[in-house]
Amino acid sequence: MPELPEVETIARELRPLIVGKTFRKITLPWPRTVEDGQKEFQAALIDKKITRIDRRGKYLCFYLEDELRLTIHLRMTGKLVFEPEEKDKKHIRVVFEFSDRSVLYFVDIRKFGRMKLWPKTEPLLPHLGPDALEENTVFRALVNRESRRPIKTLLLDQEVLAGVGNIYADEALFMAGIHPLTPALRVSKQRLRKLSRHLPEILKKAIENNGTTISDYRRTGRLKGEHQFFLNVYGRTGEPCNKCKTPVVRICINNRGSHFCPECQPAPAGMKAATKARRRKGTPGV
DNA sequence: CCTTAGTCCTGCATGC
DNA sequence: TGCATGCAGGACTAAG
Repeated sequence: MPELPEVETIARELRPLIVGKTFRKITLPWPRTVEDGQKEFQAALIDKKITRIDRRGKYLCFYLEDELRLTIHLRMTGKLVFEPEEKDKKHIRVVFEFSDRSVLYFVDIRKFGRMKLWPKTEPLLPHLGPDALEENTVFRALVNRESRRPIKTLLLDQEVLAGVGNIYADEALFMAGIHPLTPALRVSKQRLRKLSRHLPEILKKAIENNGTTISDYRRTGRLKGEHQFFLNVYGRTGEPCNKCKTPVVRICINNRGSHFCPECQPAPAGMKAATKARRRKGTPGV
C-alpha cells in the first residue's frame, strides 16, 4: 500500500511526464472516486494546465492554473499508469486525457482511492500533520504528547505525523527497539530520539529503493519497488528476527496487523496478557 | 479523552 | 473444481 515513500516515488516519476500538460477530457468509469460531483470535477479540470506536482503525507497534489489544486490518495491499491496491463482494464476508475492526446489512467482494484478538488479559498489538507522526513520534526511531533495511546497508534495518526503507514511504523519501531503497544507517554526521551532518527532514515532509504511492493503498489512505469527486500519485521511473522533470530510476532492494534520482535522490542510491564489476547484475535491459526 | 467496531471494496488464501 | 468464509487495511464515522 502506498505510504510516503511510494507516493514520493510516484510524484517524482509523474512530474517530468505531466507537468505542463493540459487536461482535455476526463471520464469517470467509477464516479465515486471523486469526492466532488462528477460534472463539477470534469468542468473544473478541463483546459487547466498542471503547473506543479507535489506530495504531502500520502497525498499526491497537482497544482493547476487559477490556483486550483487536485489531491489524489491512492489508499491501498490505487496506481497511476499510462499503459494499463490487460488485467488492470476492468479496474480503471478515472481516465485523464491531455491535450497532446496522451492518457493517464487511475487504476484501483478496491475502489478506496479518492480524488478531491481544492479551490484557492480552501486551505489544502488542513488536518495533515508535518511530513515524517526530518528527525527534529518527528521528535517535536511525538515528544510532550501526554498520550496514553500506543506509540504505534500515534505514528499512524496522520494529524500527528503525515505519511507513516503500517509498514514503516512497524519498521521504525523495530529499529528503535520499542514495543508497538507502549503507551506514548511511557516511551523515554532517549528512545523517542532514537525513533525520530530511524523513521526518516527508513523513509529516505525506501524512497531510494523506489518504495515497497508487497502486492499492488506499482510505479508509474508499472515497475515494482525494491524496498520489500530490506524489511525487518513487516510481513515476516514467524520468521527469525534479523538481529536475534527470535521469531517475529504479529498482533492486532487498531484492527491492523503489527509486526515486532518480542526480544528486541520487549513489552512494557503489565502488558504481556494484553499482547497475548491481541495475538489470538489478530492471527487465528498462526 | 479514548477505544472499538463498522464501512467501504476485491482478490486471494484457506477449508471442506 | 467449486463454493463459502475470512483476511488485508487507510481514513472516516458512530457508539460506548
